[in-house]
Amino acid sequence: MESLTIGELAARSGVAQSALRFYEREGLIHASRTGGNQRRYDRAELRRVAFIKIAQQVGVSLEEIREALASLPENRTPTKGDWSRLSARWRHRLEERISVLERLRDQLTGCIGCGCLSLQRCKLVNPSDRLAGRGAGPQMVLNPPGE
Amino acid sequence: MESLTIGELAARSGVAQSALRFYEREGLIHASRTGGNQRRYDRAELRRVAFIKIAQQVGVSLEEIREALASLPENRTPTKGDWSRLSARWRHRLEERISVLERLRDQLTGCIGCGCLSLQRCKLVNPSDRLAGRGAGPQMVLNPPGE
DNA sequence: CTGCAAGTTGAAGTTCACTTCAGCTCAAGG
DNA sequence: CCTTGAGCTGAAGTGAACTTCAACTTGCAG
Repeated sequence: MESLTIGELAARSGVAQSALRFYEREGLIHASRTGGNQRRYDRAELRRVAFIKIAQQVGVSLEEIREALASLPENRTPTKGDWSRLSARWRHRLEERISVLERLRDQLTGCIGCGCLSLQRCKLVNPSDRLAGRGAGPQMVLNPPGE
Repeated sequence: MESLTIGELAARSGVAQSALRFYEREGLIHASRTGGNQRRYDRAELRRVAFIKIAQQVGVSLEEIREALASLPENRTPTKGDWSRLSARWRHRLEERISVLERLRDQLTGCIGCGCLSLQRCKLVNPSDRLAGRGAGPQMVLNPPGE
């Protein structure tokens, strides 16, 4: 079994066929075609799909995932190194996200309980990209003073 | 300054006015009205908005947030205890989410590099709710064997 | 009292990530 | 051959979470 049908890839990856077709339209994955126009996936596509799912967990948009995947070599099957490089790109992001949630966990109850959730002192929430400089919203958890 | 205008609440919470109106329509927050039909927010609403933002960070949908907030007492300003109870409800969820991301962080590079991302052995991704029983997709990170 | 920033509404529009549908064609077992 | 399940396409639909718009009203500083 050299290549996979869309049904097989869907089953093995846990991603719906419709989503796989969607990903293909969006340039995230690739498929060759049989004489009868059916998709056949190289086993390497499994890794792409897995990467997509992982990146989504980390909170990366399909657009960014597409860009990242586009940086993989087209002419050969990606190597360990290629994947490592790619995953490294989001490691920082993942770590940031984790520490946000950890601060949230550590402070949530106390913070809400004590009323500092009034957002002046505690500054809990804010999307991390629009933090810098802007004073609005709760930021202590997402953007703690000690960093 | 007893109550806040929508502009003030938006500025202090970091949530757009349009989103605040949207939240009100959805029953997430409440406002009283001036004679001229303008919204006035009790300071306690700041805490509600903060709670909403926090819950969103944890990955809770507005629908669920609405349900949680609905369990707060209507007849009085919520106390520490009320908020603690509410936040406790999502603590487990938050912890689950954190451990998913930590496993992701710990295994991502190696896992992708070594090729076990082929999803058979490593089982990386899957939404945690449809994990049980279903064999499809990568699950080791989201649903590690040692638990 | 006036001017203008701030607020109001309902309806429609937007983005993301898919899913569903209708109407086909393809492939493989009996 | 024939049936049946798997696959194909483009277009439209979905749901979450908002945003934008147009047309209008309020509230306060000067």
